[in-house]
Amino acid sequence: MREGREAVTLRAIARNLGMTAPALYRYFPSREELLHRLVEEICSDLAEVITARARAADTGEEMGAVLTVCRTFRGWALAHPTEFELVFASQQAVTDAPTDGPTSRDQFGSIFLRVIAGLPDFEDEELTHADDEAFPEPMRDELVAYRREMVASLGELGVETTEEQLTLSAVYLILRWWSRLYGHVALEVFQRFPFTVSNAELLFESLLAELVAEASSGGACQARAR
Amino acid sequence: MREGREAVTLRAIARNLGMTAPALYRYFPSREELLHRLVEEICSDLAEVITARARAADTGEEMGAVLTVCRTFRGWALAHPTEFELVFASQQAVTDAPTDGPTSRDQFGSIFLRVIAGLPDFEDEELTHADDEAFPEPMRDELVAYRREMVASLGELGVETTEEQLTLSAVYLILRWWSRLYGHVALEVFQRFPFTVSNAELLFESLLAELVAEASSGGACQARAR
DNA sequence: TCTGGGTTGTAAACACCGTTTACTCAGCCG
DNA sequence: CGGCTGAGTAAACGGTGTTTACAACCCAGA
Repeated sequence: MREGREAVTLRAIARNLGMTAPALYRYFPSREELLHRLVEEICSDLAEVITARARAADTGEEMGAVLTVCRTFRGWALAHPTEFELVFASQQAVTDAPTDGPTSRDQFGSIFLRVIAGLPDFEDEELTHADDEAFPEPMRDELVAYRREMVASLGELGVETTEEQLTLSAVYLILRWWSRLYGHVALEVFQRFPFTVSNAELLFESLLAELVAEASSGGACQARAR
Repeated sequence: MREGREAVTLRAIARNLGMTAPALYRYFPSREELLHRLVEEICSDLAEVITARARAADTGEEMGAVLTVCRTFRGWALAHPTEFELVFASQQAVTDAPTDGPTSRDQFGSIFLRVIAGLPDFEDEELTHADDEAFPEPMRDELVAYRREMVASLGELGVETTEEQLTLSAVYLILRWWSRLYGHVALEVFQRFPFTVSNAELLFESLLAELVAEASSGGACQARAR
């Protein structure tokens, strides 16, 4: 991976293992499947790094752990651009292969969920304004489905939650949070900002400040208005 | 490209041209350079499509053209995922090769700039609140640099602008706009949302509504506060 | 009209790639 | 000891990017 995506080759992998390429077919049916497993492994490692860092840097301040998660994610992406591209920015069939494990789909953006779920801050968010009906009809249905899915995912991870505890605004907030975090980090990794950004960390911290402000003031109002 | 990124092969290209692969080396020094040119061409086509659609759908309403730009960008990305991945989500050396033309760097995110610049709405934005000094010091310096760059880019495209006409808030707004648009579209193309999104268009329209609301109410306040 | 040089393409070859097939060989169980 | 199984290999096939040598064409100049 250090030599780029194209260098991830069956023969190269086998070479590093002291074997020949065909031997790998004893363990993986094809290169594609091997890459799939690699992605899963990278995801697990990433999730582990993030949770560890978040737990370590938990100073008790509001949103502190979540901010650490975001910063760690950015740092990891910048340090491992090839891995980031492979895991988060490539179109590969997300074909829930019958791997009969913790499924293969929840490996991607749900790292975010998984990590956030394990944070103490998560319980403290008193966003239970019960303003769920403020969302327009179709959007509400969509968010309700997300909430159900999220509660289920959290259940699998050992975090017991009921749908009553989770506001639709909170679900929507998490979604926007991930979308913006991802957008900034990807733009930075791929250097696709419209300007020559000299201090990207400044922009990133500004983004985090926005997100915190919106979280504490229920910033989904714009969406609810429409 | 219709058969995926891996299918973009020198021999395949030559085959479609009725030639053999080595003949391509009369026109491109390497495959990498050919792909680079391809990216530029895709960008040009995309910019052309977007500007045409935006001009056609210009109903005069505020932000209408900008919204059309965003929707067209999303539609294009969903219809051409391979192209999107190649152009906007791959780490290739953005090595300003001496192509002595309109440069190679301004091909990426600046499509956004280029398109926005050609829109009538652009001039109408009376965001000149002259509250530039509301940004904290380092951020302001960064934004000033962006503004300078943006004015220069617009000048190359025939749009005469002075730095006085452009608020730092407006520059920052454009940056956030692009970041969020990109984030959502990439997540949708790569199916990396944390939930199984059944109606992505709903989410997208919600995003646009947020952006419009923030644009008309100077929504950069959170960033300026920190 | 002949000649030479530059342009444009091809064929052959090289090393590398994913993948398949046939084969070897160590280990193990009865 | 005999046979079976699992793990690894060598060889091969077609495909890839790239280089080299070579052929064919166009076109200016004598």
